[in-house]
This record gives sequence, structure tokens and C-alpha cells, in this order.
Amino acid sequence: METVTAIRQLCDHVGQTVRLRGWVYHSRPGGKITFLVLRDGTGLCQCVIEKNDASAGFYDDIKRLAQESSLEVTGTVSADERSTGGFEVRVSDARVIHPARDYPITPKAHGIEFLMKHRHLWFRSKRPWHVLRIRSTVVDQIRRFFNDNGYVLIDTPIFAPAAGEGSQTLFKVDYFGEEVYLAQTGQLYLEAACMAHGKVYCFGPTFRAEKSKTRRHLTEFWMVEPEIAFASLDDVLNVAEDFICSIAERVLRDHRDELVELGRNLEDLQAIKKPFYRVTYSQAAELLRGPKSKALLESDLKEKSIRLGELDQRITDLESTAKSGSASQWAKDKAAAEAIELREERSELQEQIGNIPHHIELAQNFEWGGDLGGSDETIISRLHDRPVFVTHYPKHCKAFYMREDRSDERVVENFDLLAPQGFGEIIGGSAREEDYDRLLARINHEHLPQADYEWYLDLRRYGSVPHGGFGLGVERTVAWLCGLKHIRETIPYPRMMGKFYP
RNA sequence: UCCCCGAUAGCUCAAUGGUAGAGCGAGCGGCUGUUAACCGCUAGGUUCUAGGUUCGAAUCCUAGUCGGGGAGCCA
Repeated sequence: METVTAIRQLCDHVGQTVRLRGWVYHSRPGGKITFLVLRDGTGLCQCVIEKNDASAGFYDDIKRLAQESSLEVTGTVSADERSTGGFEVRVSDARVIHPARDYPITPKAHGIEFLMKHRHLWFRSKRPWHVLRIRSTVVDQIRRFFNDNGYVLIDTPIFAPAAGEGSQTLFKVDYFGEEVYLAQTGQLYLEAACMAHGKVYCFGPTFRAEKSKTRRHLTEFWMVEPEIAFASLDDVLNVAEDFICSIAERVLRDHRDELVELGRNLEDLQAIKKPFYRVTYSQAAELLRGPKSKALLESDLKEKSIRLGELDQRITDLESTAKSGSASQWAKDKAAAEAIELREERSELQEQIGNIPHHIELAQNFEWGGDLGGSDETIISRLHDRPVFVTHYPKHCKAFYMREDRSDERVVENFDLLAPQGFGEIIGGSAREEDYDRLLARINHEHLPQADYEWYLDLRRYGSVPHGGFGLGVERTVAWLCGLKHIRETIPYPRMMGKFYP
């Protein structure tokens, strides 16, 4: 194969002649000079093609090349601050590999529906490119953390005979005429394996048939679940804390540029250090009902209302500029473009403002015993500048296998980890009930078929020990780290309710 | 399953119940060390579907389809 230089490595080739292969990211063709931004998978590089250059027989071919055409160019590298990426290549020769036509994703704004339909092409755009690289690093760090800390990888089955926790939210599969389900967790299987290996984890896709259409839900997502023998709830919390810190550090170390490009506030991520906050469910309930939570939302409401007023004024001004006879065409266009952006912000703001009173009401009237809602989690996480563990939820709203708190049997030794800045839950975990009688009582109480859980009960018959673990949602974690609103952008091909194309 | 919002040119969006528009993209030409460049011209529409109200519907009403956001549930 001929020598081809990666754009990322151009810094090592200043002054040299190199060959690049890639796609046209953007081009500004002209009569005498054409600027063409080339994308090769490792980065972007501006290529300058001047018609006057000696062997410029290819000039007109290059000039007409449309977005995403593939080509090979040869030229001299120089450092140039005016250029995308800091380097540019003055082209002495070029060869078109495939001329594209009418690439659908133009350098202008597009809606999410359109982009998702073109997910296979959208990969090439900057934002998905950054996000999926960060995802790749997060996944690598997850594996590294557990492999380096003495955990054994146990692959759990995707075809599962019975519901892991609840039921009804699973995908049914016809398994040679019998009914099985796509796994929603590997946890129960892991518990068995951790009695053999001490510390284990599983990592793979998991499936939920919940009919949720929200920014936090996918029907197919990736989850990593560690399980640890001889561990108390505190031990598990400590592992989760170290684990999250290691991921945040790694992403900050390897993807500073990408995070900046995505507009992520780096200070927020640098603040992800031990110790995280630990509050019990009961304390969280107090916090929600208390003055701090109300004050937060009320000041929110005030700020957003002020902003809304500013927006209205600005939009009115822009609209009159856009229609004014005296303004230049250029000024009118800019005004119209800005108005469109601001209208979008206004409509989001209006929705948020409309929801705040409801959220205040939910928080103020929160009663002990109910599960924390999405808005409640948001409030709790926004009242803290680092991740928050919420522990000891009421027993009746949690799964049967969670360990009863021996000092308060109304609650179980579980926890959720809420990511800061209002991102909400990224981890759910617990100590598992190790006592045979208590576990059996819970199984019966939930009307679960005992026969299906005999193997699971065996773990409490033969050398039962305290143990626990948790599950981390990869997409939610990546969305939080990248500062994305919606998790659909953090997985290459999102699967959501009613959507599976492409 | 429930609640709220939306659907107008390839894309992003305008349009008091009264002749359907702009920018980008596409095509042609000009110009330029350009940065989402700029300037001129051209093409581009069954206003989601089916009914209804009206002299007249993109606009109002009903139903449906699809999409967005949220509730429940959860990673």
C-alpha cells in the first residue's frame, strides 16, 4: 500500500510532501483558488489548490467536487493559523476516487428527525464523530477498570428464561416454540459467578420494552454490571465512586479537545472527585420538601422569565430588521437566521417555564414511600456539585433481591447514583439479600414463581455471603460526560420505541 | 397507556381566514487567503392524510398517520 499520511499526524510532516486520502468536508471553489477541507477519519485539513500551480490540469475537476466526494491529494504541509486544524496542504496533485452528488447533510441546520434518518451519513459530521470517539474511550476505560482491579469477565446470556426483576417490560422471543425474553440484566447470573470468582462483571447490550419516549431511554442500550462477594453496601459505593472518577479522568485526559468542541464545561468534569455526596432516600425527601429546593426552582423560574422577555424583545427587533427596506440584504439574512435560532430557544424556554410550577408542587408534596420522579432527581442532582448517591429506598418500590436494612426494615440497602448538573440517574445498585428466609419471603410476596428461582436460592443455601453490585448505563454516562441532552446521540444506531432505521 | 406541542420547497423556518415566501442546498455565471465566504440569475409546492365550517382554509373544527417533549417505569 502506498504511503498515506493521517491528518492527525500532519504536525510531524511540516515542510514535507504528503499524500492524503479522504472526503470533501467542505469546499469554497473559486476561479483562481479553491479551499477544500478534507476529512480523513482522523481529522480535518484545509487543502489549498491554486490554478496557477504548475501541474494544475486537475483544477477544474477539484473545483467542481461536491461535498463528501472521495479523493486523494498530494501536497506540501505547512502550519497556518488561518487553517482548520492548524495545518494546511498546498496541493500539487489530486485524483478523484468518487464524485458525490447532492449529499443530504449540508453545512446548515437540520432537525433531529432528518439526522436520525440519515444516521449512516451523520457519523461523518463533527458532533457525532466526537461523541462516538468519547464513547469508545468510555467503553475502553470500563473494561480497563475492572480488568485492572481483579474482576473476571462473565458473559451472561441474552436469551433469558424468566424476568430478571419485574416483568412485562421485556421483549418476548420465540425460542423454538417456547417463550423467552431478551435480557434486561445479567445480575442474577453474575451473583452465581461471583461466588466462584469473588469479583466479576458483565458488559453487553441489554433490552427494555418500556414504552418510554424520553431523552433518557433506549430500548437497546449497553450496561456494565460488577458483582462483588463479601461486600457491604458501603464497599459497593466505594467501588462505584472510584469507577466513575476513573472514567471522568480518562475522558478529560484523552478528549479535552472534543469536549471543548462539544461545548462541555470542563470545570464541571474536573470536579468529579471523591468523595461523592451520600444521602438517604429519607434525607432526599426532606431536601425536596425543604426551602432549598423551592428556592432553586423559583430562582430558575425568575431567570428563565427574564430571559424569555429578552428573547421576545430581540426577536421583535430582528423581525423588523429583516423586513426593513433600508437594511442591506446581508443584514436582513443574518437577522432572519438569528431569529430562527432564538425562536427555538424561546419555545424550549416556554415549555420549561410551564413545567416549573408543577415540579415545585411535586417536590413540595413529596411523600415518603413514593419513588423519586425524574424532576425530583433533577432537583437533587442540581443541589450538588458532585455526583450524589441516594441510598435506602422504601422496600416496596424496589426489586425483590435487594437486601433489607436490618436496622430499618421499611427500606433496602440500595442506591442510585445521580450525575450532577441535573443529568439524573446513571447507576442503580444494591447489596443483595443473602439470607435464605428473607429472600424466599420476598419472592413469595412478589408472587414470583419460586421454581424459576431455585437455582438463585441455591446461592443462599451453600455458603451464602454478603454481596452486592451495580449497573451503569453507558449511554447515559456518555451523554452526561459530553453534555448532551439526549442519549440517542451516544450510541451508533439508537433503538427507540417505534424506531429501528437504519 | 396518558398529557402537551408540531407537520409548508431537498434542509431549516416565515406567512391577521384573502395572490404560498426567505435563507441554505442544487444548476449557471462572477469574484475572493477563503473560514457556515460573498454577488447576480434559474429551477424547485396536491401546505401530512381524510372529512367538515366558509364566498374563500397553510390558517378554524373532527378523526387518523408520523414526529418531538414529558408522565409512569427505568440504566
